[in-house]
Amino acid sequence: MLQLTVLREQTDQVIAGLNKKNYKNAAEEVAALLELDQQRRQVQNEHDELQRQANTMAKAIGSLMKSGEREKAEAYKTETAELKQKTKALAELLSTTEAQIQQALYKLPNLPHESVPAGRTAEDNEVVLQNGEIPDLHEGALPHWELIQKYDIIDFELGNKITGAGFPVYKKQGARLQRALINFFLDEAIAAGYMEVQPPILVNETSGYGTGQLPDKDGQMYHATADNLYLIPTAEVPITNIYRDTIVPVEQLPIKNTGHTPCFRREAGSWGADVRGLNRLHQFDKVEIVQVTLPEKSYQALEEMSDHIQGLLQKLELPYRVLRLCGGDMSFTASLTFDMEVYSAAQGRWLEVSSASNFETYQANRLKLRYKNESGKTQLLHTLNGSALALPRIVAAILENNQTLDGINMPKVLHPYLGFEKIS
RNA sequence: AGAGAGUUGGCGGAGUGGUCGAACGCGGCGGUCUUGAAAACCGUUGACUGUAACAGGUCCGGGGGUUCGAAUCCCUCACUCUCUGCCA
Repeated sequence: MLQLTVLREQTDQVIAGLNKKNYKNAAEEVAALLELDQQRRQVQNEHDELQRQANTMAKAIGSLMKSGEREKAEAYKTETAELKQKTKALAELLSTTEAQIQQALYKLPNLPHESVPAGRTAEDNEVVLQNGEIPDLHEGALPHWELIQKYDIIDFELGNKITGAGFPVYKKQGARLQRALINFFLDEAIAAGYMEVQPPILVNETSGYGTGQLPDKDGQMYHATADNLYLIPTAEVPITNIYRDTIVPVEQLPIKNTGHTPCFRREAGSWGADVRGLNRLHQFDKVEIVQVTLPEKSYQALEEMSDHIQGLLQKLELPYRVLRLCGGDMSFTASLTFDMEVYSAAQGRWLEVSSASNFETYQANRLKLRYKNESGKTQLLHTLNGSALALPRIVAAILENNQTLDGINMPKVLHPYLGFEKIS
């Protein structure tokens, strides 16, 4: 959530930023918000003044009672009654105004970093770099959804039976490959200085608001209504919420955590022709990296995360490219996002396998995640996260790109994790 | 799930209607002393809001109520602990 002081002091930049992010009616909404803010502060001043009067009278009554001046005390009491009425009315106005401000603030997305290119859709994203060789597949090469049937390693029909579409069952070398990738990703993250955590995969409403999935993406999460808990769409939610409501000692920064979790996404309305096989699932596994840093260090941290993710792709020998997302394609909460895409050779498509973002203070403001600067003032920290990596599309690319007529070669780094070198 | 107890500042722990933002201890910070350090002693030490800066206001698990006045009384929700039950 944006900070009101920023709206107040840098109104024009805020509006320009919202526009860049393709937010409609930015100027009007910001003006309305500032109006409400003005109103709130005025009401609060009036309310506080009455409260002050009531407080002094209550104290006066107390000492009158002690010194035995009953009648005088009674007279004061009738006076306070009126004061109370007024205070109550103002308090109600104050809280409704505050609620309005809160709601309006929740609706505003984060502001984009200055390096974010203008644009509306994925077409406008900027390709930062491309790396790795695009393989030449043999005649009759298969897309991964046929390969998994041929080698019987992932079964969508079974998943349909047990749960429904988008919940595949991984089998044999397919299951083994999943486990190998998870371990490989975690080991690499740990080697890069991240601490491994295993968080809950159901979270409460407060956590959903903390990282910004609520209220924006309400319909995208599975909701266990009996207990009002949400299945996480990404480990970002529980891992970042570890630090909700904390003032972190500076010497503990930067915080670097990693974790593997299943992720659940309803993907309401986003199913179409391009989502066959592993391209889009309701449940998938992902290793996430999360950082909490000082404001002045966060972009350096984002670079570091991007390098880490690229390192994984290089070790897996996958051709990939890095995109700098344009304003219109970035997520609600991000200031700057790099997407990593791998080339899935049989489909002939780039598939998004990672997204690394700096949220600056947007999440920290909701989370109340802060530190004390040199002068002892509490200030918001910056939060970042990235997938390192999401499994299904990595699996799709590995299968498609490395297929031969008599099996699928596994990347060398995975051999020790897999216990085999080829799916056959 | 049933019965009981509890939830206070970074931590421990007082406080059952009036000047309590909260005793005391520990920890942290600053200082005295010391060649330096420890010990000892002195001082200081929460968050939010608000203001140009003061002032002022709010916060003792969350929400609501009683009262001139609530950390203290009442209601409600959440969580924690102990015992019983169930269970990977």
